[in-house]
Amino acid sequence: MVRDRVIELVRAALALGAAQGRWPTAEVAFSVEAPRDPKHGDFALNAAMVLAKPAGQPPRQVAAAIVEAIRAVDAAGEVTSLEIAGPGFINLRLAPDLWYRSLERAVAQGEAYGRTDTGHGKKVIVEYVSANPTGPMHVGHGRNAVTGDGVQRLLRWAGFDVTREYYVNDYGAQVQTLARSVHLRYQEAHGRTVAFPPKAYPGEYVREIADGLKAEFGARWLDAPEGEWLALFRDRAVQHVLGLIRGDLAAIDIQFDRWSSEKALYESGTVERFMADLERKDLVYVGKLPPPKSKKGAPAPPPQPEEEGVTVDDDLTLFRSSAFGDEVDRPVKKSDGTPTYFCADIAYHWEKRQRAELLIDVLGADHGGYVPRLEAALQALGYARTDLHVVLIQMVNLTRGGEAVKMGKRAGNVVWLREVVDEVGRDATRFIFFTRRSDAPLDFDVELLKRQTLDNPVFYVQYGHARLHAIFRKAAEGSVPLPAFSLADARTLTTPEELDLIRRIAAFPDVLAGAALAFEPHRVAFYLQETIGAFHSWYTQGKRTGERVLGSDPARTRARLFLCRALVQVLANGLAVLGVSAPERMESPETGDIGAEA
RNA sequence: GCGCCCGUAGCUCAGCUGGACAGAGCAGCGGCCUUCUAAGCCGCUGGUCGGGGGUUCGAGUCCCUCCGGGCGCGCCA
Repeated sequence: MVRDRVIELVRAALALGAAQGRWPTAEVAFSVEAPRDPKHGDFALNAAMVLAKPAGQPPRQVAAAIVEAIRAVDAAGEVTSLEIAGPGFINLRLAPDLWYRSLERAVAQGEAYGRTDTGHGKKVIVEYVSANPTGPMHVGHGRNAVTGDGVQRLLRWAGFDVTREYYVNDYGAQVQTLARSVHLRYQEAHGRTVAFPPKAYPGEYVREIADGLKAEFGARWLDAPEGEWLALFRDRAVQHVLGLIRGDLAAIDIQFDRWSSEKALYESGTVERFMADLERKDLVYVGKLPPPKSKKGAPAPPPQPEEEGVTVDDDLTLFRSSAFGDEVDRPVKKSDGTPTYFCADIAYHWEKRQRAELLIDVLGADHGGYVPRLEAALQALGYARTDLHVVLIQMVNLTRGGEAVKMGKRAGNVVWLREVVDEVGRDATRFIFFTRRSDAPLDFDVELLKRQTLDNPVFYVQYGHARLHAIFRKAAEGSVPLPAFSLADARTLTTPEELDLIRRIAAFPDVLAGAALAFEPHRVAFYLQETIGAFHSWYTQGKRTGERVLGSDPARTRARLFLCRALVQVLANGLAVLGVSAPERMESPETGDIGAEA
């Protein structure tokens, strides 16, 4: 907010200079950022370095002219000092009152503080989770879900018009495998002994579905040909599993606006219409897939397609994705004429793009190779490559006290998301996923997250929030009212720690907007940890110096309390962006109660 | 063999879309509780940003190339 004001001033100054013929254009990409070293002022401006070349003058000379122009434009005297430093930075300091007023703004805007119009209401669909409905969610799905939810919340805070969407793969081979697994359990439920092939889904939930079908239909499908029961079993299984997934999502506070079904894409004719569109645009052709590139001795992948009747050399329908940046053309119809998964998926993106201007896909890193063909598809359809942004989610290494928990897809040793949430709680589960960039692998240590010590970042942050409320409670005990904003009071906040906190509070909307534009919710978590660290530091220093929040000087007491009000708002809102609760009190794990230690 | 992601302190990681001397948390050492939560704070120790080139006024950040990890790689989803 304060920064926005600076940007306005700089824009005006650059326009003035351009009008005066000092440089050819005012349309340059300059940056205004808070320098790491507070000695360098409130903000550092790089415009002189950027303009040096177009202006044909050395940076420091341009800087001098920019300084002059800023002074000319700054009628109100909001900029109190301008210094040219280093290679041509302009360091500027602002009137302290501007900073103090940002506290007022934070409190006045309350739960809305941090919201911006960065997105200008742009319609965006965030697709995340989209786990195949073949079983409950595991921890990896959890990371995808939480990250996607963080991105989605961020975009809302930044003024985008967001639809949260889950793509249900309820059509292909995997759900058929699930249906067959259910049928095997169904046979077991009738007392038969069946061989359970390694491809089948072994989970306990499969048995539950089978039991349900037995209760409803008895032995009716026991010896019926597969064609008679497959669709029914599939649909029942998918419905059941989706129920499980909804429950898993609810446990980590995630909801969706829309569940898009792959099956429905076929049934509604969308895939057909899409294929027709592709043919009209000459984006598909019938041909053979080139053999995979593999050099001498390289382990050529064994011939995969074991689908009945499909041989490697048959003709099939290919999409001209290689004309749009993909390595090779990708099949959209198999040689038996049925559409591929890719076909339905680009049809889905095609359809989504018509509902929104920007598409976000949150995908597992193992789908990284899939991204180029999706981008190619969108481009082929006449959209910009940037209309789709893919957030890749790396692996989660589940550990317990530092020791890896083995998770095989086959054996029954999958650790479900729900088990982990039950053990460590919703807040810790969510927060830990924001402590790492999404494209870096993450260790999820169950023991650590349970421990409730400062190893566990979520407690550090929540503790800070609770501590602020403890101050408010203390104030209430002493009948000290929570103060309204007073500039005169605020001006008593002058220590480096206090000014640092004010700057952080003022930067909060910028942090959210920046994180939203980068689709990186982890930045919010890091911001919160740093800001709370700054608060703890200030707080503890006050204990040492005797200058505590509630002190003897009424004006300073009011000012500090107001600072705390702004701070608590930022923390609460930041936690809300991450979907983590902001408790007003926390009990000590050792004493079980506050202040019970002697 | 090809493609994508990653390589920053002993460990785990940030680094704000290229900025000014590279940061934090753990771990190690040493300090701080009569008074609003010590689940906290302060200090010290710790780095050729994997190596080498290049672009730029300026590179951890962009390009090329090696090295070392992860993931993926013919009509599976």
